[in-house]
Amino acid sequence: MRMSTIWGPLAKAIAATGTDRHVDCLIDLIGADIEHDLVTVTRYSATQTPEFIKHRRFSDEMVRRYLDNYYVFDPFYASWRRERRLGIMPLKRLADDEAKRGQYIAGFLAQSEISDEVGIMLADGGDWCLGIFLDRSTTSFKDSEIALLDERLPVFEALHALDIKARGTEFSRTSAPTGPGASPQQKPTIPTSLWPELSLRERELVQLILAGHPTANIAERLGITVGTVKNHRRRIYDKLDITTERELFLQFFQHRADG
Amino acid sequence: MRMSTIWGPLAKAIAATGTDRHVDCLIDLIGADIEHDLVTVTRYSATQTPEFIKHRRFSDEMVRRYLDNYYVFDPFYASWRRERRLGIMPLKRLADDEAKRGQYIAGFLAQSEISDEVGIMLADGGDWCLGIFLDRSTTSFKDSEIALLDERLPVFEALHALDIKARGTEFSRTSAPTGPGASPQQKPTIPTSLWPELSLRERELVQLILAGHPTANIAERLGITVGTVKNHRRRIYDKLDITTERELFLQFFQHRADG
DNA sequence: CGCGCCATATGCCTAAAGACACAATGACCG
DNA sequence: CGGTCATTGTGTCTTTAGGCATATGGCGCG
Repeated sequence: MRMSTIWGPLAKAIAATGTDRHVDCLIDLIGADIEHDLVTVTRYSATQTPEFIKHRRFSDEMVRRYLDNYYVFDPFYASWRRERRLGIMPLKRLADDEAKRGQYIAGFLAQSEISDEVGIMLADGGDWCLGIFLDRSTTSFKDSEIALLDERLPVFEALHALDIKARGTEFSRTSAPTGPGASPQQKPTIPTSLWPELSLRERELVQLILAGHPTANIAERLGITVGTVKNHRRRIYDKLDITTERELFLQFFQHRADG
Repeated sequence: MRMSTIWGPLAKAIAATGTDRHVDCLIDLIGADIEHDLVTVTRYSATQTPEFIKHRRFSDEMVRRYLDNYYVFDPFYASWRRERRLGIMPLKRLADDEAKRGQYIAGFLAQSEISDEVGIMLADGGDWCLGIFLDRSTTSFKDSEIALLDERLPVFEALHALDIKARGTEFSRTSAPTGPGASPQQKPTIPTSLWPELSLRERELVQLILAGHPTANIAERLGITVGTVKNHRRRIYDKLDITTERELFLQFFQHRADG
């Protein structure tokens, strides 16, 4: 029987959750038996420019160029901001914005000597997204390799979720041991005092709405249908005596201003 | 490519560390692709009699008999107390004490309709050992299956270690971490510092949008057509590198939060 | 002067949000 | 036990937002 190379890194990754070795171990795990030439890790935000978390065999110069210019053309970034879709994201699946994509490939990837790229997009607490990118300089990722990543995605997600959770409890004890790979952990939690008439579930919906997620996204995230989410919105709006998402934002605003 | 059945249970097991679903998920993971007819989970101690933690497809009557009598013949228990060896432990490797083993097999296993057994012995904090046992009623475990478990053992160990750690540091969450009561800005005016790239007219539009006015309302108020307002929105979104009104609210939020 | 750039303006089409009606389940409560 | 309510679900319809093409007028600049 062929020995698998995955279990060692997996065990290490499990043990490393909540520590500052977490991201490194996660990279080791993801890339354990997927050939790759270099790795980059970035964090995306809905409202801020991307951050570079880590990189392997990638020049600081290219990091600078990405942060200065090319992030605008980054199709992974654009896709996430538009759809907020997490999971395994091969470069070739991002055929949306031809112009931007072309500029990214012809410019940034060519200068970085990258021929193919696959992103593992993970929820990163608050409204952030952690993207781990494997890159190849000559060949492309095969469908079977993408399938392998897809299959293992739940494991990656669970590991990162655990890390965020562990890190969260750590914040409450010590003061901000924010390492280079630490999650922002900014939670726009809705205080119970606000909108006491809402049920728990409805508050959960409000939370996601105020985080900027569109209906389809919320449905996917909660594992319910779009119709149900709309129904929830309806009931929430009724209770708050409003008719649009816009007014929900305004009420939240008002609340913050009044303090 | 053959789909593996291991990744789903693995993800669940990772997520369940620190919760009371941990042992169950661990069982699911260990037994995911190892055929077995029943499962028992016991905890061994150097100074106390064994405890029964869980069992699947195993009668309460047999649990009682084990705890009353047969545990003294249990070769796994005897082996652990003598050698304190952890890891994967197939029944056939326990050829030490023929007398006891014979009684265990002839008595307990026969009554339980068990023909082969393999134990996964995990460190359980302090001086304890958690034993997860897979049992077969007719066939035996093959060497290749034992090798598979051996290979994955580090993962099982890491998971259980994490569970112990999480259980140890089970603190209550902090509440209300927010500090300074920032003086609420009475005027909802958009400061020029924010979004300097917008023209005067565009800032006027943004003001109205953030005030909650729909497109038609803005058009009427400004004495222009709905289409023009939409075009303004489009241009504003382009400049701010967003695509929806939602994100405009988020950016404004962000600005206020950063202050 | 023409040329490019930008703000302003508009119509057409698609995608998404919202309004409304209806229904099944399960938990909780008097 | 029946009634209320939360939750999830479906379907159809209207309204609105967003994407795209395009047009006009002012303005600086070589």
